[in-house]
Amino acid sequence: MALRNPRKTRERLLKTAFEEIHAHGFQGMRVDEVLRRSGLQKGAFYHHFGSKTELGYAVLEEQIRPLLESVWLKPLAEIDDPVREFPALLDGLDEWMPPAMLEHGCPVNNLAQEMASQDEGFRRRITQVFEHWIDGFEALFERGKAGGHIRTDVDSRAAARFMVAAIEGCIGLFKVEQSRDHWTACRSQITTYLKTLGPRCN
Amino acid sequence: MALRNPRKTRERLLKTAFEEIHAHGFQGMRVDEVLRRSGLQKGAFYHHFGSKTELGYAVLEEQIRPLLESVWLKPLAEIDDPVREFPALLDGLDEWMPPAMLEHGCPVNNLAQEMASQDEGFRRRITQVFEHWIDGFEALFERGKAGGHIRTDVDSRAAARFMVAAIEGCIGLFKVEQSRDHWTACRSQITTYLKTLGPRCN
DNA sequence: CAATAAACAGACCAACTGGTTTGTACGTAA
DNA sequence: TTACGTACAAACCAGTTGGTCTGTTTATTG
Repeated sequence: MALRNPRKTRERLLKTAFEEIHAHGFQGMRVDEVLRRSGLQKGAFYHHFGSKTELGYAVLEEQIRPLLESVWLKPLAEIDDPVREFPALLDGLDEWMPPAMLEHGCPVNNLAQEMASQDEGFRRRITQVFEHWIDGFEALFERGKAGGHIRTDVDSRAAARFMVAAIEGCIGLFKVEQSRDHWTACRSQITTYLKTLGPRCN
Repeated sequence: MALRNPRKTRERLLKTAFEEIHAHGFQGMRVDEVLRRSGLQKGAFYHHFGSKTELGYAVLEEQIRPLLESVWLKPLAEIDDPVREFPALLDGLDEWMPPAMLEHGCPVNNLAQEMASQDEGFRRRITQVFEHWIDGFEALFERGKAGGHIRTDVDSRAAARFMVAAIEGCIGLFKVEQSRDHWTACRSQITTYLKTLGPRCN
């Protein structure tokens, strides 16, 4: 490694901070611990970030957001019939999940529930991330309508928002119960809800 | 107030601690601030509680659990046809909500998402609380089956677990977005899901 | 090559935090 | 009324935490 590489240094701080925030929450994350794990000093940290809070914002924008993109939005963009294809998407996601996710849950939701009412800067940024996620589902449902897989009288936005809520709710329960079976049972109800949006029912 | 009233002193500590935990999370709650707001000293605190963590356990058992009981379980026990009566129950709940709940969300879920992976003692206790909540929904669905309002092939436990997950998910989103409209839209999808359990839909 | 800015190292600090200790006043049973 | 455990008050403490400051080395530009 080159002795000076500001981009990599910054990236290393961000990655380590992401892991620490995911593991202990933003308030529980310690700057010193991030530094220790990164093998860096205070000087490096406060050269790249103005404060702990600004680091938090950067982690959300530059680590969590891209993760959401690759884990959820890209796969969502690749399917057309949610009722039929989404369950399989969930299955695929399931196996890929690293242990940290199983133990600590969804990084977006963790930050959201911890910081939304603590810091307006966080709240605004997290809202944007959620809205972006909802956009993905909404686009999928609109595509589904065009393809005849979703009833045209469905409120795509409301359904999309509920999908995100339901997913976060299920993950949140799993984080507490740590039970594969409960997770599977709870998750399958999302599919049950999805069928509601299809042409058959009602 | 009598100069010595251990029961009330303990209760005051618990109530203030509950508010502080609800507002700032367990890790964000400061013992000194609870003491300041209670008008008490360290001596009082560590006479009634062995540690900050034990206070947290006590808040969960003696404040949050009873709150869940009165806000959710009692109302649930009083209805028989979930598909028809649950939406009205939600409406009633909606108006009653104090500002702190709107701002900080569900105390159970907050503690859950923050502490489940941090402290095994918390995780176990929170699991019990969630399980108790799920029991309430399960009993309701079983009653619904008996009354012909819920299909008998429905997995009551899975549906009950999903109800809790969906509710927490919706509340979690509301906490971030702080939008009445989004909340209403998201919440109405719970009703959509509930209809799935009724006799009509397949 | 000189000058200047960027990219750090590392010592330092004030404020805070959970917890301890010691002392004391109150309530109550004998 | 006396004796003793309970219920606190209040000073104190050691460790931690985010953040600052000064200095030094590396890259870049004129």
